[in-house]
Amino acid sequence: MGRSGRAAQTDTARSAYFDRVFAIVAAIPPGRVTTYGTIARALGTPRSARVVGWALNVAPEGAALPCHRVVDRDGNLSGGWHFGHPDIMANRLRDEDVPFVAPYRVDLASCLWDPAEGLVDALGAERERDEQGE
DNA sequence: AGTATGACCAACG
DNA sequence: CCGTTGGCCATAC
Repeated sequence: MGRSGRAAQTDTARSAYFDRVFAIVAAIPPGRVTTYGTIARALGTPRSARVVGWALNVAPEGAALPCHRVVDRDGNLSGGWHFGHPDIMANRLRDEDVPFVAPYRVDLASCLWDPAEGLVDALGAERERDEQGE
């Protein structure tokens, strides 16, 4: 099979870290947003917020990842230009009824979604049972 | 194997 | 309040 040569390594390997980033982004519910730092924290690497942004940078166009639901710590559409124009990203979020506090800034207080919470729901109450033990 | 980068974050002035 | 600086971590060349 003619793999795409040098692209095969980066396109297929894609370090598990990036893969986990994509998994979390794909799990962001409509109408909600999360931040790069929050995703990084959910992965156990709170200092790797920049790497999370990089993951989206190399995210394949074919992947239906709602990368428009990822904003920076202040709710600003820092990656807006990646969609061609920040307005495109903003329109997508508005289409999901995401509240804005500024033309290119969402209201995190209302729509911030913590991946950890979503994962807790996915993993089941097993973790909750552990916390009850405390 | 080392250097440069980046859709970040926090600290400073 | 706003611009600037540094650190951070994983990837790309």
